[in-house]
Amino acid sequence: MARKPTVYDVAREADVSIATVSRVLRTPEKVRPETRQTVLKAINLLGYLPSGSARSLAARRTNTIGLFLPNIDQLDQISDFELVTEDAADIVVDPPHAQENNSDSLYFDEVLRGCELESWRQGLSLMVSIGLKGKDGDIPQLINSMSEKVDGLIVLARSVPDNVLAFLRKRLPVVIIANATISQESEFDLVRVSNRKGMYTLVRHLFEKHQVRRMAYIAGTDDSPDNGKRYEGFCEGLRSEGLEPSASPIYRGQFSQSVAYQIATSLARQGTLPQALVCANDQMALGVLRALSDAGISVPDQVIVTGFDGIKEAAVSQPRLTTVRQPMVDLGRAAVSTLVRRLGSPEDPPISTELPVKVQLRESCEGTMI
Amino acid sequence: MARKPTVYDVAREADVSIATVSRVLRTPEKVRPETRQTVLKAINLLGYLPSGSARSLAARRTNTIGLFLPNIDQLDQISDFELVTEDAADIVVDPPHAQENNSDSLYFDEVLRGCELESWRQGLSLMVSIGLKGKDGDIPQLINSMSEKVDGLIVLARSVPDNVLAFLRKRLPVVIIANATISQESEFDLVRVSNRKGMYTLVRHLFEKHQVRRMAYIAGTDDSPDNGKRYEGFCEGLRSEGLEPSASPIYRGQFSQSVAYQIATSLARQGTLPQALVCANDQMALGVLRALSDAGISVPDQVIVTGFDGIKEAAVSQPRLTTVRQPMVDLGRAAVSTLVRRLGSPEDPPISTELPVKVQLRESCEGTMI
DNA sequence: TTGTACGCGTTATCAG
DNA sequence: CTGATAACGCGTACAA
Repeated sequence: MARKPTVYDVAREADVSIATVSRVLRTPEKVRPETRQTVLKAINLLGYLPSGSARSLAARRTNTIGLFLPNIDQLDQISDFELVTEDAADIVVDPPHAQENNSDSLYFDEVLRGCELESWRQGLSLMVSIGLKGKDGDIPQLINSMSEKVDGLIVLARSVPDNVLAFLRKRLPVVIIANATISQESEFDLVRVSNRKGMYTLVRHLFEKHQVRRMAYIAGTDDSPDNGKRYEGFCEGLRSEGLEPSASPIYRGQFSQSVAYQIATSLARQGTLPQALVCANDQMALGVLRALSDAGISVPDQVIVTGFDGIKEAAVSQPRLTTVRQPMVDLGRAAVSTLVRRLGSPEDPPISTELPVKVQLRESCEGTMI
Repeated sequence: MARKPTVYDVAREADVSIATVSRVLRTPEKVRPETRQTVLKAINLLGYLPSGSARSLAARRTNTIGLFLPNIDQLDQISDFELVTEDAADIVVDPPHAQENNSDSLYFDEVLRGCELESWRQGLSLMVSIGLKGKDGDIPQLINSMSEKVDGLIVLARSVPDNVLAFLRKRLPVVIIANATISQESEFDLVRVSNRKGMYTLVRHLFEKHQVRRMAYIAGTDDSPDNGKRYEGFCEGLRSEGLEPSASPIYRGQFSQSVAYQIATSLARQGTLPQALVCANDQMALGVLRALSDAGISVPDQVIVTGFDGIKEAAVSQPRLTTVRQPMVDLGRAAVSTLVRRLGSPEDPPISTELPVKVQLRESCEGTMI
């Protein structure tokens, strides 16, 4: 690996000026085909690759956008990592305790894919950074090290403290994915999904196709806008049927599979199960399914269970889970798309986009579907 | 968003030279605490953020590494994306057809996490790019646009054509994750897992704890080094028990869930099931589980089924799947770690690392586990 | 069409 | 400890 060749090397090799080399790369049509060939030949010969840094510096843009994802449980225990070769294969017994794996992680993966896909289509590079749990102090630093290198930033809701966001917003375009707190509502470009409408539609379905009258809501955490919007949709659905929302019990599931498990278990023991358990996310719905299965209660024959999000586990559970699927990939794509537009016209008013969801009917609601 | 402040602005504000400003950021200990404070104050006042491009250019390093992931099915249909707000929630019926979802995608996600985690620990930024299926022509371009901006590259095996790899290798350090073809064996830094040892250990377990004598192997695609190594381990296991590998049937499952389903189905119909079906990956094992379930055959009472990889679905199947778990996160971490070392000493001989796997015993092999 | 020369915002080397 | 100043590699008006 000798010293990397630069424009100068190519220019010398092709016996032209560096300006011409640059033109061949950026505006080939402005160069006589002949000389263009000569230059291209030299480029190939030397294995020349332009320097992104120099390019960005001169062009005043990096053609890179940053994606900032929030904490992920798995990365919590950041043990030191030793690079050791160890040809081994231990045997471990993996007891069937439903480990609480963060539903978010799957969610983020798809968003990432969407960002990557759309970035590619737009000819942009994508830089990714993940916040670390319990390491809030490092987030500003993380964000900064990324901000230096990108033209704009996409952050998932609540992955970054408000004050940091406010700071960033002054320096470069920021697009927020998912729900925003009210304070951000009018200042940032936003991309989100129809949480309210999704839950509403699901509840309407329960009324219309399954004649459910008594349903309970298993809620997420109180501080979650998602949770709030979904509950709104739930209430709206009830009212549309002439039911009083306050008459339907709410259980605080904290978005947690195990908490939901406990809730469903005690409901089953007390014999106070409603006709349908509407959960604010899939993880909790899965916990409920497991609890009911353990309690010997049949879903959906005795109780209907529904989730929200459309994570993969929900498609392979027993029974498979009826849920409201978020268009996660599209969230990513929309975010990039929004960012690109923003980069094109920095002074336009904030762009807010709401993506449609899909109510996916499966056995936990419909029963046998052949 | 006014013009971004530069070192000059900060220098003027703090009434020092740009050199001092730079020092405050890079080598604070070399600046008198007093002036340091002044400079920091100015930085905060102006909301100064150094330019990554300029930094990289001057320092001759980007402090960024690139991760290149292979095709992902989901991103195949790259439809145009319109940024439209649509407050909608369609209802769709999702029939229980086991959709063939690429197992790789989950695999990659974890590798990505590992890379991200270790990059963070090493103070590096991570740039991600995903190759697109059927778009091989674009890969060189993709790779190039990334190579310009990174100090080194991590690529997943077979995500990039050999000739492109060879080209890149001349320009910057490249670490390959997972198995490599023989031609790459000695030229690149490699990180992989103990495929052979893992399968061997699993087979030994079947002998020792379950007295299995007749087992069949459901193989992946022939061109996969992973598949090859795993089969080696399988054979080695048989021989260690005095069994002749050629006496154990091999079925060509192509790493495909549906193909494996068909295989298991016909074995069940013919009544030619062995005592254990050892699958080269989890996807196939899941297909087998489904087939046996449909055929009314009990696992593991009548047949033991095992997989390989440790994907998430394997932990929630009915019964849960005994498998050999690859340390995917660690693969990513090891790759970054290797790359960092390589960046430190470009001329050292290739580094090859083999990570240990874990045989995870679950119900598809052990039966009820309390 | 092609070349010259300056600027992009840092880092790093040397004097002071 | 601090301040000039020369790289760093490329884009781009401006000239030729």
